[in-house]
Amino acid sequence: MPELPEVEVTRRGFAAGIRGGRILHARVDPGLRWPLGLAADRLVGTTVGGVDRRGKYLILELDRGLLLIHLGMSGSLSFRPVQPPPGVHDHMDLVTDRGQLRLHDPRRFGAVVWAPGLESPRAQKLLSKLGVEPLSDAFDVRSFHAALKSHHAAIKPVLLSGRVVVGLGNIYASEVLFRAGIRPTVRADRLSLARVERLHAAIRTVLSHAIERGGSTLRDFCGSTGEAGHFLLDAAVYGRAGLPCPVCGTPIKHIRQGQRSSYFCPSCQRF
DNA sequence: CTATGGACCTGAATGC
DNA sequence: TGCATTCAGGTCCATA
Repeated sequence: MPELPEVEVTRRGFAAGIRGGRILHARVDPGLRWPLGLAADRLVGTTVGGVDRRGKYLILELDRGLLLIHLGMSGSLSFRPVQPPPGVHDHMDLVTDRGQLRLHDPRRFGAVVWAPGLESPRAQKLLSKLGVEPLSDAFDVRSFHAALKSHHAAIKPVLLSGRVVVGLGNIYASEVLFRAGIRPTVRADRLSLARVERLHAAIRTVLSHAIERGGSTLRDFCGSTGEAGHFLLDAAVYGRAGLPCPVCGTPIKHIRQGQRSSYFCPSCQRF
């Protein structure tokens, strides 16, 4: 599920509600991607501050250290006054006096990691190689263009890697390239400044639009985490192999790049 | 350093 | 119907 928009919408859904909450009980299953890094009991008695996001990581500030939460492929968070008894795939419960935060993640590619601070090795190991935040001022056309120059692989896997710019997953990488009229197979370093400009604009537009849509759909986040896939309602190319391009009607093509599916319109995205 | 392929894990969809 | 295969919105790690 979670690319940047989903993670951001999730963050907005519970950040205000959990702020100031004192942790009364904490449970984290072993068997997520990485171990928590301390006994869950040690979290009891600490207070939750702000909830930030870096790429697809959520960062819960505690008065002692922080929790990095990643949703992996199938993770979702819900925040409610009281949670029902945990099911098999509910791998984390953070019970506070302001509500209960639960991680549901069938595939267990997600993670909950405690670190003493943002600069600690534990946190830096996960965060240090991340590219720029696409919706921040630091994401500008010139430095984006410059950064792409050092990548000789196809643009689609480069976007997906998160090394240049974070937040684009397999769906939005295809969507953004469609909007920019760029073929997913073009080498990143071969893109002209003009094309990088279009790509830059497409990334901002698509991601912020998706957040707005999700925000309105998930107004009642307190109750649930929303329907998987509802962000896809306006996908132009993703998952639409053989179907007509919404702009020109040409059948959408499906290819594989580094074991991942890519979709594009062979007419609108000529090179 | 960059680029590639395998690994992790479950469940839904597809094929015989 | 039953069983095997393929695919899925992520990303770290080993290898070239």
